[in-house]
Amino acid sequence: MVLQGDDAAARPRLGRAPSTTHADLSHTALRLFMERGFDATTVDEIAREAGIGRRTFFRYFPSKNDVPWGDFDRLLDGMRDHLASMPDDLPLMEQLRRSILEFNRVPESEVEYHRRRMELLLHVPTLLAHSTLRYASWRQVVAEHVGRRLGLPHGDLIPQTMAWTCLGVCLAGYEQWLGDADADLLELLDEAFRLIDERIGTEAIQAHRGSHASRSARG
Amino acid sequence: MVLQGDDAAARPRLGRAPSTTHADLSHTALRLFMERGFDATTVDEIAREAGIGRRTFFRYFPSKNDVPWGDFDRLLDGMRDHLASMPDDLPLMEQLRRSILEFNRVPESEVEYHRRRMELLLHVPTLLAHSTLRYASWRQVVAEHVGRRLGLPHGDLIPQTMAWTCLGVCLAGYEQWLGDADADLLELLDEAFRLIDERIGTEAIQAHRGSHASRSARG
DNA sequence: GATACTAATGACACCCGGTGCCGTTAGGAA
DNA sequence: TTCCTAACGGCACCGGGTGTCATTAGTATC
Repeated sequence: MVLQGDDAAARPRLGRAPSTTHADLSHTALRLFMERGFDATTVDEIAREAGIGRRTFFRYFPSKNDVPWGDFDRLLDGMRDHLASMPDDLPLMEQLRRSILEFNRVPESEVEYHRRRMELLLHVPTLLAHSTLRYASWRQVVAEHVGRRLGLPHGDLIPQTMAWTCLGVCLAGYEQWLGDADADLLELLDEAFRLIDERIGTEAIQAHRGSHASRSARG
Repeated sequence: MVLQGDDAAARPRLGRAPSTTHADLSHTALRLFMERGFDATTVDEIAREAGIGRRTFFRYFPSKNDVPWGDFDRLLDGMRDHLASMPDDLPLMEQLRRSILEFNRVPESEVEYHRRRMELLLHVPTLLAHSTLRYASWRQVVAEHVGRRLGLPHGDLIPQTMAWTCLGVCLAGYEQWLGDADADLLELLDEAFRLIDERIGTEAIQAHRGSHASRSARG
């Protein structure tokens, strides 16, 4: 969950130059969220504080809810690629563990910032609800990999349930992390996955493959 | 997921009589949602159609998003009680399976109605997001039972992850159900739980009990 | 340096969900 | 009838989000 990348790296081409960046806006907004609370911070306030118009705010972020998320889609693409590049002889859960850990790696300098963002995302009801849509995309990526690996449609029960379980492991791990100021996120997640792994044997799942007519559902 | 119960059964006591019921309002609204789509249906339209004031609508439902949910909290209380009443000698997953199935039982006459509601809840992004808050309560009930049963804080990794997994099984099952007009929901969920059960052995989990310092997180 | 082109900006009006407030209405009880 | 009470409905208001459009600030061209 690294922050959104190089806004500035893009070459100045044509037309009026943008008056701010995603990163700047995001930092300003997050600061206000921390000071006054998420719901109590209005978009007008964020815009004023950032020195832009309210209308402009919505050209940087589709909604106030999206601010704490950064460029999630790009990260997700990264995880998809990472999963696809996993050697075939690795057990499924091991592939998932490695890729998901990688997905959650964040530069040392941004750990505290990350902690504050996740605190918001997991504890503010509005954001908790909104996050569901992101989680759905994330689960989709996991389910597709599991499906591919097991030769099942990604809409089938096993891939879907494994995706939910992985999400649960991550979020439970995040909660532990947020509750312990000294904890290391990746260590926690790693431990969590190893603990769960022992209970979700890939072999057993594969034994079941084909034993049921595979109904497919939309992912 | 039986619908909200007897609005009318309450004795008329004092003051002006209510001009409608949760059930009536709910049916009117659901019909409009089906006809025009959820987002395209405004609260004003629902109120007008139901013959009440817009302001009154919000006295029956805290938000438009809550309409398709009915009286979820009451159902949840039922599940909590059902779980608590389970014989101790039953394996954990068996207790969960039974209670969750019971939670999802719906009278034959309401099956089609239930299907339409779930179609909305699972496929309309706005509702999908909002539902997260309900799912959180549901997971809480599951996690508390698992925690009690395993002698772990409900915030610990195992109860939390099991709750997520159960939720995943249910929602994956619902997706299968929605994708197959002839399917029977309870049969599907039953099959799903039995399939997953074999992979989440309670004994193995119990073997791990206490092997880690139990960090607790808020549920 | 003037001009043309382009892209971001900001102001405005508007829609919708949701809330606080308050006077009104419709029932039972005295 | 009168009193009490709970539900009702209208109104004003807030905040998030969108469509529209004139304006601004850059680059490229002459």
